[in-house]
Amino acid sequence: MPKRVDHAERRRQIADALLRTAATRGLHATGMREVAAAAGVSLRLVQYYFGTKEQLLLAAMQHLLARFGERAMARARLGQAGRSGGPAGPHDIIAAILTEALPADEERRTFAILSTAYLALSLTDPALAIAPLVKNTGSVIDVVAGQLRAAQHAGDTPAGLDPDLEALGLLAIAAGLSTSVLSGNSSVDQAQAVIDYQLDRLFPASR
Amino acid sequence: MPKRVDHAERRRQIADALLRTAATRGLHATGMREVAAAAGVSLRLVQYYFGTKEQLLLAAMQHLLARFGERAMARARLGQAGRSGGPAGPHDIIAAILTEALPADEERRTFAILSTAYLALSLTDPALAIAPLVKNTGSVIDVVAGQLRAAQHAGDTPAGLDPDLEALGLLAIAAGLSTSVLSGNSSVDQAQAVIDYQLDRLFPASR
DNA sequence: AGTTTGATGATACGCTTGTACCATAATGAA
DNA sequence: TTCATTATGGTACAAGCGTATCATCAAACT
Repeated sequence: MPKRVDHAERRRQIADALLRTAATRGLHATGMREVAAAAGVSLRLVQYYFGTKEQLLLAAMQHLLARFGERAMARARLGQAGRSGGPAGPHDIIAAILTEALPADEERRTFAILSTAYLALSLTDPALAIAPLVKNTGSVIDVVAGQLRAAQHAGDTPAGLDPDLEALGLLAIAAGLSTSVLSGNSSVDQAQAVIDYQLDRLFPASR
Repeated sequence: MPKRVDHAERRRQIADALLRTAATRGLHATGMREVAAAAGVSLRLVQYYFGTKEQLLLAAMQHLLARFGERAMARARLGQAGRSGGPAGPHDIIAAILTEALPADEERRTFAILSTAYLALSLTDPALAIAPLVKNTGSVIDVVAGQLRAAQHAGDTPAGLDPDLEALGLLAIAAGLSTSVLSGNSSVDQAQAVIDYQLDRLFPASR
Protein backbone atom coordinates (compact mmCIF):
# COMPACT_ATOMS: atom_id res chain seq x y z
CA MET A 1 0.00 0.00 0.00
CA PRO A 2 1.12 3.55 -0.76
CA LYS A 3 1.74 6.75 1.10
CA ARG A 4 -0.68 7.17 3.98
CA VAL A 5 -1.76 10.71 4.76
CA ASP A 6 -3.94 12.23 7.47
CA HIS A 7 -7.21 12.57 5.63
CA ALA A 8 -8.99 14.35 8.44
CA GLU A 9 -6.28 16.99 8.59
CA ARG A 10 -6.33 17.52 4.83
CA ARG A 11 -10.10 17.81 4.82
CA ARG A 12 -9.91 20.35 7.61
CA GLN A 13 -7.31 22.32 5.69
CA ILE A 14 -9.42 22.43 2.56
CA ALA A 15 -12.62 23.20 4.45
CA ASP A 16 -10.84 26.07 6.17
CA ALA A 17 -9.79 27.42 2.81
CA LEU A 18 -13.42 27.30 1.66
CA LEU A 19 -14.58 29.20 4.72
CA ARG A 20 -11.84 31.78 4.43
CA THR A 21 -12.53 32.46 0.78
CA ALA A 22 -16.30 32.37 1.06
CA ALA A 23 -16.26 34.93 3.87
CA THR A 24 -14.98 37.57 1.51
CA ARG A 25 -16.04 36.43 -1.95
CA GLY A 26 -19.39 34.91 -1.04
CA LEU A 27 -20.41 31.33 -0.51
CA HIS A 28 -22.17 30.86 -3.83
CA ALA A 29 -19.44 32.62 -5.77
CA THR A 30 -16.62 30.55 -4.35
CA GLY A 31 -15.60 27.89 -6.83
CA MET A 32 -13.62 24.75 -6.32
CA ARG A 33 -10.62 26.19 -8.14
CA GLU A 34 -10.56 29.11 -5.76
CA VAL A 35 -10.74 26.82 -2.76
CA ALA A 36 -7.91 24.74 -4.14
CA ALA A 37 -5.75 27.79 -4.68
CA ALA A 38 -6.49 29.13 -1.19
CA ALA A 39 -5.64 25.78 0.35
CA GLY A 40 -2.48 25.52 -1.70
CA VAL A 41 -3.50 22.28 -3.33
CA SER A 42 -4.62 21.26 -6.79
CA LEU A 43 -8.19 21.23 -7.98
CA ARG A 44 -7.96 17.49 -8.27
CA LEU A 45 -7.26 17.15 -4.57
CA VAL A 46 -10.38 19.02 -3.59
CA GLN A 47 -12.32 16.60 -5.74
CA TYR A 48 -10.44 13.67 -4.31
CA TYR A 49 -11.25 14.54 -0.70
CA PHE A 50 -14.77 15.82 -1.14
CA GLY A 51 -16.02 14.53 -4.46
CA THR A 52 -18.73 17.03 -5.19
CA LYS A 53 -19.12 20.66 -4.27
CA GLU A 54 -22.24 19.97 -2.29
CA GLN A 55 -20.36 17.61 0.00
CA LEU A 56 -17.62 20.17 0.40
CA LEU A 57 -20.17 22.75 1.45
CA LEU A 58 -21.77 20.42 3.94
CA ALA A 59 -18.46 19.39 5.48
CA ALA A 60 -17.25 22.97 5.70
CA MET A 61 -20.43 24.01 7.45
CA GLN A 62 -20.17 21.25 9.99
CA HIS A 63 -16.63 22.39 10.61
CA LEU A 64 -17.77 25.97 11.05
CA LEU A 65 -20.50 24.98 13.48
CA ALA A 66 -18.15 22.78 15.46
CA ARG A 67 -15.74 25.65 15.89
CA PHE A 68 -18.59 27.89 16.99
CA GLY A 69 -19.57 25.40 19.64
CA GLU A 70 -16.03 25.16 20.93
CA ARG A 71 -15.66 28.93 21.13
CA ALA A 72 -19.00 29.29 22.92
CA MET A 73 -17.98 26.71 25.50
CA ALA A 74 -14.62 28.38 25.98
CA ARG A 75 -16.35 31.71 26.45
CA ALA A 76 -18.72 30.21 29.00
CA ARG A 77 -15.78 28.91 31.01
CA LEU A 78 -14.12 32.30 30.74
CA GLY A 79 -17.21 34.17 31.91
CA GLN A 80 -17.59 31.86 34.86
CA ALA A 81 -13.92 32.03 35.88
CA GLY A 82 -14.14 35.78 36.21
CA ARG A 83 -16.70 35.69 39.00
CA SER A 84 -17.15 32.46 40.92
CA GLY A 85 -15.30 29.25 41.55
CA GLY A 86 -17.97 26.71 40.70
CA PRO A 87 -18.96 25.36 37.27
CA ALA A 88 -20.41 27.76 34.73
CA GLY A 89 -23.99 28.61 35.62
CA PRO A 90 -27.03 29.13 33.33
CA HIS A 91 -26.51 32.86 33.09
CA ASP A 92 -22.88 32.48 32.03
CA ILE A 93 -23.64 29.77 29.51
CA ILE A 94 -26.52 31.63 27.88
CA ALA A 95 -24.63 34.91 27.84
CA ALA A 96 -21.65 33.17 26.26
CA ILE A 97 -23.78 31.69 23.48
CA LEU A 98 -25.52 34.97 22.70
CA THR A 99 -22.29 36.95 22.76
CA GLU A 100 -20.49 34.43 20.61
CA ALA A 101 -23.17 34.91 17.95
CA LEU A 102 -22.37 38.61 17.75
CA PRO A 103 -19.93 39.63 14.98
CA ALA A 104 -17.59 41.50 17.31
CA ASP A 105 -14.24 40.28 16.00
CA GLU A 106 -13.05 38.86 12.71
CA GLU A 107 -13.67 35.25 13.63
CA ARG A 108 -17.23 35.85 14.77
CA ARG A 109 -17.87 38.12 11.84
CA THR A 110 -16.82 35.35 9.50
CA PHE A 111 -19.15 32.97 11.29
CA ALA A 112 -22.04 35.38 11.04
CA ILE A 113 -21.51 36.05 7.36
CA LEU A 114 -21.20 32.40 6.48
CA SER A 115 -24.19 31.42 8.57
CA THR A 116 -26.30 33.92 6.71
CA ALA A 117 -24.98 32.81 3.35
CA TYR A 118 -25.52 29.18 4.14
CA LEU A 119 -29.02 29.79 5.44
CA ALA A 120 -29.89 31.68 2.28
CA LEU A 121 -28.57 28.86 0.13
CA SER A 122 -30.33 26.13 2.08
CA LEU A 123 -33.66 27.92 1.78
CA THR A 124 -33.80 27.40 -1.96
CA ASP A 125 -31.30 24.67 -2.77
CA PRO A 126 -33.01 21.33 -2.13
CA ALA A 127 -29.63 19.58 -1.81
CA LEU A 128 -28.73 21.65 1.25
CA ALA A 129 -32.25 21.53 2.65
CA ILE A 130 -31.53 18.96 5.36
CA ALA A 131 -29.03 21.43 6.66
CA PRO A 132 -26.63 20.92 9.54
CA LEU A 133 -27.22 24.54 10.45
CA VAL A 134 -30.87 23.92 11.23
CA LYS A 135 -30.12 20.87 13.31
CA ASN A 136 -27.36 22.70 15.14
CA THR A 137 -29.52 25.71 15.87
CA GLY A 138 -32.18 23.43 17.22
CA SER A 139 -29.82 21.79 19.67
CA VAL A 140 -28.55 25.19 20.81
CA ILE A 141 -32.13 26.18 21.55
CA ASP A 142 -32.49 23.02 23.61
CA VAL A 143 -29.35 23.86 25.55
CA VAL A 144 -30.57 27.37 26.35
CA ALA A 145 -34.02 26.09 27.31
CA GLY A 146 -32.41 23.50 29.56
CA GLN A 147 -30.30 26.11 31.28
CA LEU A 148 -33.36 28.28 31.79
CA ARG A 149 -35.19 25.36 33.37
CA ALA A 150 -32.24 24.75 35.69
CA ALA A 151 -32.20 28.41 36.64
CA GLN A 152 -35.91 28.26 37.36
CA HIS A 153 -35.45 25.32 39.69
CA ALA A 154 -32.65 27.20 41.42
CA GLY A 155 -34.88 30.24 41.79
CA ASP A 156 -32.61 32.49 39.74
CA THR A 157 -35.25 33.13 37.12
CA PRO A 158 -38.99 33.89 37.36
CA ALA A 159 -41.04 30.71 37.55
CA GLY A 160 -43.78 32.10 35.35
CA LEU A 161 -42.00 32.21 32.00
CA ASP A 162 -41.90 29.50 29.38
CA PRO A 163 -38.31 28.22 28.97
CA ASP A 164 -38.78 26.99 25.41
CA LEU A 165 -40.40 30.22 24.26
CA GLU A 166 -37.76 32.33 26.01
CA ALA A 167 -34.96 30.27 24.51
CA LEU A 168 -36.45 30.72 21.07
CA GLY A 169 -36.77 34.43 21.65
CA LEU A 170 -33.22 34.80 22.91
CA LEU A 171 -31.70 33.05 19.92
CA ALA A 172 -33.92 35.01 17.59
CA ILE A 173 -32.63 38.20 19.16
CA ALA A 174 -29.06 37.03 18.82
CA ALA A 175 -29.55 36.11 15.19
CA GLY A 176 -31.38 39.33 14.41
CA LEU A 177 -28.79 41.48 16.13
CA SER A 178 -26.06 39.65 14.30
CA THR A 179 -27.53 40.57 10.93
CA SER A 180 -28.22 44.05 12.20
CA VAL A 181 -24.56 44.58 13.04
CA LEU A 182 -23.45 42.93 9.81
CA SER A 183 -25.56 45.21 7.68
CA GLY A 184 -24.43 48.28 9.58
CA ASN A 185 -27.78 49.10 11.12
CA SER A 186 -26.41 48.97 14.62
CA SER A 187 -23.11 48.92 16.44
CA VAL A 188 -21.76 46.00 18.40
CA ASP A 189 -22.23 47.96 21.60
CA GLN A 190 -25.89 48.59 20.86
CA ALA A 191 -26.42 44.92 20.14
CA GLN A 192 -24.65 43.91 23.31
CA ALA A 193 -26.82 46.36 25.24
CA VAL A 194 -29.97 44.72 23.90
CA ILE A 195 -28.67 41.30 24.90
CA ASP A 196 -27.73 42.50 28.38
CA TYR A 197 -31.14 44.06 28.77
CA GLN A 198 -32.94 40.83 27.93
CA LEU A 199 -30.64 38.83 30.19
CA ASP A 200 -31.32 41.19 33.07
CA ARG A 201 -35.00 40.63 32.49
CA LEU A 202 -34.54 36.87 32.81
CA PHE A 203 -31.96 36.91 35.61
CA PRO A 204 -33.04 39.76 37.89
CA ALA A 205 -30.62 38.75 40.67
CA SER A 206 -27.48 38.85 38.54
CA ARG A 207 -27.66 42.60 38.02
CA MET B 1 -41.72 58.58 -32.78
CA PRO B 2 -42.65 54.96 -32.37
CA LYS B 3 -44.83 52.86 -30.17
CA ARG B 4 -44.87 54.22 -26.64
CA VAL B 5 -45.17 51.66 -23.90
CA ASP B 6 -45.53 52.00 -20.14
CA HIS B 7 -41.98 51.45 -19.03
CA ALA B 8 -42.80 51.46 -15.34
CA GLU B 9 -45.38 48.76 -15.85
CA ARG B 10 -43.01 46.61 -17.89
CA ARG B 11 -40.26 47.02 -15.33
CA ARG B 12 -42.64 46.01 -12.60
CA GLN B 13 -43.69 42.96 -14.57
CA ILE B 14 -40.10 41.85 -15.09
CA ALA B 15 -39.09 42.60 -11.52
CA ASP B 16 -42.05 40.54 -10.32
CA ALA B 17 -40.89 37.65 -12.46
CA LEU B 18 -37.43 37.91 -10.90
CA LEU B 19 -38.88 37.83 -7.40
CA ARG B 20 -41.19 34.94 -8.19
CA THR B 21 -38.44 32.83 -9.69
CA ALA B 22 -35.80 33.72 -7.11
CA ALA B 23 -38.12 32.75 -4.27
CA THR B 24 -38.03 29.13 -5.36
CA ARG B 25 -34.82 28.77 -7.32
CA GLY B 26 -32.63 31.10 -5.30
CA LEU B 27 -31.57 34.66 -5.93
CA HIS B 28 -28.03 33.91 -7.06
CA ALA B 29 -29.12 30.98 -9.22
CA THR B 30 -31.76 32.94 -11.10
CA GLY B 31 -30.46 33.96 -14.49
CA MET B 32 -31.69 36.59 -16.84
CA ARG B 33 -33.00 33.98 -19.26
CA GLU B 34 -35.09 32.48 -16.52
CA VAL B 35 -36.47 35.87 -15.58
CA ALA B 36 -37.32 36.57 -19.19
CA ALA B 37 -39.11 33.25 -19.55
CA ALA B 38 -41.05 33.77 -16.31
CA ALA B 39 -42.10 37.25 -17.42
CA GLY B 40 -43.09 35.98 -20.85
CA VAL B 41 -40.67 38.27 -22.65
CA SER B 42 -37.45 37.81 -24.52
CA LEU B 43 -34.02 37.97 -22.95
CA ARG B 44 -33.32 41.07 -24.94
CA LEU B 45 -36.19 42.89 -23.26
CA VAL B 46 -34.81 42.27 -19.82
CA GLN B 47 -31.55 43.75 -20.97
CA TYR B 48 -33.37 46.63 -22.60
CA TYR B 49 -35.25 47.62 -19.47
CA PHE B 50 -32.56 46.94 -16.90
CA GLY B 51 -29.26 46.81 -18.73
CA THR B 52 -27.23 44.77 -16.33
CA LYS B 53 -28.17 42.08 -13.87
CA GLU B 54 -27.02 44.13 -10.94
CA GLN B 55 -29.47 46.89 -11.79
CA LEU B 56 -32.23 44.34 -12.18
CA LEU B 57 -31.46 43.01 -8.71
CA LEU B 58 -31.46 46.47 -7.19
CA ALA B 59 -34.72 47.45 -8.84
CA ALA B 60 -36.41 44.20 -7.88
CA MET B 61 -35.36 44.64 -4.28
CA GLN B 62 -36.69 48.17 -4.14
CA HIS B 63 -39.94 46.82 -5.52
CA LEU B 64 -40.02 44.08 -2.89
CA LEU B 65 -39.39 46.55 -0.08
CA ALA B 66 -42.00 48.94 -1.40
CA ARG B 67 -44.59 46.17 -1.39
CA PHE B 68 -43.60 45.23 2.14
CA GLY B 69 -44.14 48.80 3.28
CA GLU B 70 -47.55 48.94 1.66
CA ARG B 71 -48.64 45.67 3.25
CA ALA B 72 -47.39 46.76 6.66
CA MET B 73 -49.34 50.01 6.44
CA ALA B 74 -52.45 48.16 5.32
CA ARG B 75 -52.06 45.77 8.23
CA ALA B 76 -51.68 48.68 10.65
CA ARG B 77 -54.94 50.18 9.39
CA LEU B 78 -56.60 46.79 9.69
CA GLY B 79 -55.42 46.25 13.26
CA GLN B 80 -56.63 49.68 14.24
CA ALA B 81 -60.01 49.33 12.60
CA GLY B 82 -60.76 46.26 14.67
CA ARG B 83 -60.59 48.07 17.96
CA SER B 84 -60.93 51.82 17.97
CA GLY B 85 -62.12 54.59 15.71
CA GLY B 86 -59.14 56.90 15.73
CA PRO B 87 -55.99 56.69 13.68
CA ALA B 88 -53.68 53.70 14.15
CA GLY B 89 -51.74 54.03 17.39
CA PRO B 90 -48.14 53.11 18.18
CA HIS B 91 -49.04 49.62 19.37
CA ASP B 92 -50.97 48.82 16.22
CA ILE B 93 -48.28 50.18 13.93
CA ILE B 94 -45.44 48.34 15.63
CA ALA B 95 -47.42 45.12 15.87
CA ALA B 96 -48.28 45.39 12.19
CA ILE B 97 -44.63 45.79 11.19
CA LEU B 98 -43.44 42.90 13.31
CA THR B 99 -46.23 40.62 12.16
CA GLU B 100 -45.72 41.52 8.54
CA ALA B 101 -42.11 40.38 8.84
CA LEU B 102 -43.24 36.91 9.87
CA PRO B 103 -43.46 34.33 7.04
CA ALA B 104 -47.01 33.32 7.83
CA ASP B 105 -48.43 33.19 4.31
CA GLU B 106 -46.93 32.72 0.87
CA GLU B 107 -46.42 36.41 0.22
CA ARG B 108 -44.63 37.06 3.49
CA ARG B 109 -42.67 33.85 3.12
CA THR B 110 -41.42 35.02 -0.25
CA PHE B 111 -40.42 38.33 1.28
CA ALA B 112 -38.54 36.64 4.11
CA ILE B 113 -36.68 34.28 1.78
CA LEU B 114 -35.69 37.03 -0.60
CA SER B 115 -34.64 39.37 2.18
CA THR B 116 -32.32 36.73 3.52
CA ALA B 117 -30.93 35.94 0.10
CA TYR B 118 -30.40 39.59 -0.71
CA LEU B 119 -28.75 40.26 2.63
CA ALA B 120 -26.40 37.34 2.10
CA LEU B 121 -25.48 38.60 -1.35
CA SER B 122 -24.94 42.19 -0.24
CA LEU B 123 -22.60 41.08 2.53
CA THR B 124 -20.00 39.87 0.08
CA ASP B 125 -20.84 41.44 -3.26
CA PRO B 126 -19.39 44.96 -3.28
CA ALA B 127 -21.77 46.00 -6.05
CA LEU B 128 -24.81 45.44 -3.80
CA ALA B 129 -23.07 46.79 -0.71
CA ILE B 130 -24.87 50.13 -0.62
CA ALA B 131 -28.01 48.12 -0.38
CA PRO B 132 -31.56 49.45 -0.40
CA LEU B 133 -32.38 46.80 2.17
CA VAL B 134 -30.07 48.33 4.73
CA LYS B 135 -31.42 51.79 4.16
CA ASN B 136 -34.98 50.56 4.33
CA THR B 137 -34.40 48.62 7.53
CA GLY B 138 -32.88 51.71 9.05
CA SER B 139 -35.91 53.82 8.28
CA VAL B 140 -38.21 51.14 9.68
CA ILE B 141 -36.21 51.25 12.91
CA ASP B 142 -36.71 54.99 12.96
CA VAL B 143 -40.44 54.58 12.52
CA VAL B 144 -40.67 52.10 15.38
CA ALA B 145 -38.52 54.27 17.62
CA GLY B 146 -40.69 57.27 16.80
CA GLN B 147 -43.85 55.37 17.68
CA LEU B 148 -42.28 54.28 20.95
CA ARG B 149 -41.45 57.87 21.76
CA ALA B 150 -45.00 58.93 21.01
CA ALA B 151 -46.32 56.15 23.25
CA GLN B 152 -44.02 57.28 26.01
CA HIS B 153 -45.33 60.80 25.80
CA ALA B 154 -48.86 59.46 25.93
CA GLY B 155 -48.00 57.36 28.95
CA ASP B 156 -48.77 54.05 27.24
CA THR B 157 -45.22 52.78 27.63
CA PRO B 158 -42.74 52.91 30.55
CA ALA B 159 -40.77 56.14 30.52
CA GLY B 160 -37.55 54.46 31.58
CA LEU B 161 -36.74 52.53 28.45
CA ASP B 162 -34.62 53.68 25.52
CA PRO B 163 -36.79 53.96 22.39
CA ASP B 164 -33.92 53.49 19.95
CA LEU B 165 -32.56 50.46 21.74
CA GLU B 166 -36.03 48.93 22.06
CA ALA B 167 -36.76 49.54 18.39
CA LEU B 168 -33.51 47.85 17.44
CA GLY B 169 -34.32 44.92 19.68
CA LEU B 170 -37.83 44.54 18.34
CA LEU B 171 -36.73 44.44 14.73
CA ALA B 172 -33.91 42.08 15.60
CA ILE B 173 -36.45 39.77 17.19
CA ALA B 174 -38.68 39.99 14.15
CA ALA B 175 -35.80 39.25 11.81
CA GLY B 176 -34.52 36.41 13.96
CA LEU B 177 -37.95 34.85 14.32
CA SER B 178 -38.46 35.11 10.61
CA THR B 179 -35.36 33.05 9.89
CA SER B 180 -36.30 30.71 12.70
CA VAL B 181 -39.64 29.97 11.09
CA LEU B 182 -38.09 29.73 7.63
CA SER B 183 -35.55 27.16 8.73
CA GLY B 184 -38.17 25.14 10.54
CA ASN B 185 -36.83 25.73 14.02
CA SER B 186 -40.09 27.17 15.22
CA SER B 187 -43.71 27.45 14.21
CA VAL B 188 -45.43 30.65 13.21
CA ASP B 189 -47.52 30.46 16.38
CA GLN B 190 -44.45 30.24 18.57
CA ALA B 191 -42.91 33.21 16.82
CA GLN B 192 -46.11 35.21 17.17
CA ALA B 193 -46.19 34.33 20.87
CA VAL B 194 -42.68 35.73 21.33
CA ILE B 195 -43.67 38.93 19.56
CA ASP B 196 -46.84 39.30 21.62
CA TYR B 197 -44.85 38.73 24.79
CA GLN B 198 -42.38 41.49 23.96
CA LEU B 199 -45.19 43.84 22.97
CA ASP B 200 -46.98 43.20 26.24
CA ARG B 201 -43.77 44.10 28.00
CA LEU B 202 -43.63 47.44 26.21
CA PHE B 203 -47.37 48.19 26.28
CA PRO B 204 -48.57 46.95 29.68
CA ALA B 205 -51.96 48.63 29.37
CA SER B 206 -52.96 47.05 26.07
CA ARG B 207 -53.12 43.55 27.54
C1' DA C 1 -46.48 59.89 -46.79
C1' DG C 2 -42.19 59.34 -45.25
C1' DT C 3 -38.77 59.01 -41.95
C1' DT C 4 -36.98 59.02 -37.55
C1' DT C 5 -36.77 56.56 -33.34
C1' DG C 6 -38.36 53.64 -29.61
C1' DA C 7 -39.31 48.75 -28.82
C1' DT C 8 -38.38 44.05 -29.75
C1' DG C 9 -36.25 39.61 -31.64
C1' DA C 10 -32.52 36.32 -32.59
C1' DT C 11 -28.09 34.98 -32.02
C1' DA C 12 -23.15 34.87 -31.15
C1' DC C 13 -19.10 35.36 -27.94
C1' DG C 14 -16.03 34.80 -24.26
C1' DC C 15 -15.73 33.17 -19.76
C1' DT C 16 -16.40 30.36 -15.77
C1' DT C 17 -18.34 26.54 -13.59
C1' DG C 18 -18.51 21.60 -11.80
C1' DT C 19 -17.19 17.27 -13.12
C1' DA C 20 -14.75 13.43 -15.49
C1' DC C 21 -10.83 11.29 -17.34
C1' DC C 22 -6.01 9.92 -18.03
C1' DA C 23 -1.57 9.68 -16.25
C1' DT C 24 2.00 9.01 -12.67
C1' DA C 25 4.78 9.41 -8.36
C1' DA C 26 5.20 7.17 -4.08
C1' DT C 27 4.91 3.47 -0.67
C1' DG C 28 3.71 -0.62 2.24
C1' DA C 29 3.10 -5.65 1.63
C1' DA C 30 4.50 -10.05 -1.04
C1' DT D 1 12.33 -6.57 -6.06
C1' DT D 2 7.86 -6.45 -7.60
C1' DC D 3 3.27 -5.31 -7.35
C1' DA D 4 -0.92 -3.37 -6.06
C1' DT D 5 -2.96 0.63 -4.23
C1' DT D 6 -3.23 5.42 -2.40
C1' DA D 7 -2.40 10.01 -3.43
C1' DT D 8 -1.64 13.58 -6.57
C1' DG D 9 -1.24 16.38 -11.02
C1' DG D 10 -2.89 18.07 -15.52
C1' DT D 11 -6.37 18.72 -18.64
C1' DA D 12 -10.57 18.28 -21.35
C1' DC D 13 -15.54 18.82 -21.78
C1' DA D 14 -20.23 20.23 -21.82
C1' DA D 15 -23.28 23.53 -19.94
C1' DG D 16 -24.54 27.78 -18.24
C1' DC D 17 -23.76 32.54 -17.41
C1' DG D 18 -23.98 37.80 -18.55
C1' DT D 19 -23.31 40.72 -22.18
C1' DA D 20 -22.86 42.60 -26.87
C1' DT D 21 -24.22 42.89 -31.67
C1' DC D 22 -26.96 42.84 -35.69
C1' DA D 23 -31.42 43.12 -37.53
C1' DT D 24 -36.48 44.36 -37.78
C1' DC D 25 -41.05 45.99 -36.79
C1' DA D 26 -44.14 49.62 -35.77
C1' DA D 27 -45.83 54.01 -34.60
C1' DA D 28 -45.73 59.21 -33.99
C1' DC D 29 -44.20 63.58 -35.79
C1' DT D 30 -42.84 66.62 -39.99
